[in-house]
Amino acid sequence: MQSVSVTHSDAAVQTEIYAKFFHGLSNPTRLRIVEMLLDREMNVSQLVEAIGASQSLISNQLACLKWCGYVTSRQEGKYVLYRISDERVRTVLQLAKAIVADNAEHIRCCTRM
Amino acid sequence: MQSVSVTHSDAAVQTEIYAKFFHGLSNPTRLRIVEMLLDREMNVSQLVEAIGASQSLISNQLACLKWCGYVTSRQEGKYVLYRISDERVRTVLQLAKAIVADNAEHIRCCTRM
DNA sequence: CCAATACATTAAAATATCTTAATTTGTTTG
DNA sequence: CAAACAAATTAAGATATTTTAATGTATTGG
Repeated sequence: MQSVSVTHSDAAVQTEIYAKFFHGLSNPTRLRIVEMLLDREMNVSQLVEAIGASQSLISNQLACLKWCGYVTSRQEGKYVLYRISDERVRTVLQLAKAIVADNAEHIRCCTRM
Repeated sequence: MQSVSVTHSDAAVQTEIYAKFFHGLSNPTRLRIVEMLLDREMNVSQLVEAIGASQSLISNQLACLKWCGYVTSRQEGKYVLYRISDERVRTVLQLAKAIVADNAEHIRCCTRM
């Protein structure tokens, strides 16, 4: 959890929200879920199967993504189907991939933090 | 640090790299630095002043951003000037802001993780 | 050259996230 | 309705990140 600090400029507050937005995509499991859901609507079991992680982990990360507004869900019989709630996320991903492609050497990230 | 796991599909490996890309923008201090540098080249002292964080923190996060390829630096006299190394980062930020704007209610992020 | 300024590095403490394991809730099928 | 299946929740342990504080290195002005 993020701590709440007292004296923050508007810009800083805005930046914190954007940072949280990016945080949503900064975890491999979550990003993998988002990628899969960009292809098609899927239920939890399908995601568990496709990603090869525990049901618990997938459900937890789905809850996170849902809370953050990346995905929405609807119950269909005994399944819960998830899908991406904002198509523009696809564009963000495409752009990120383009940037990473041109910086392949570099982006592997910090040895220090 | 991220742990290295042994059995990972190509897709999973790619996803990890993209996750790292987003991780770069997922910290308020780092994102603030990136935003400032999108405006203009700045030295460390200027960033410290503008952001209102310790010199140590700014330097540490700059090292992170540099390692990840977000920024480059050049020495000029006793100052070290930093700038954004890939202009497309600006587009990523703009897109993120547009998405967040339309999901203002939602994106405040996980109470749970 | 030395003092001052600018920045980098390091390690460790404080915090946050990630993952798992166990359990619970909800839904359907026999 | 009971068993089976699907998913959510919770708390706690394992890890990772963030930040600070102290110290080191580089550059320049006097």
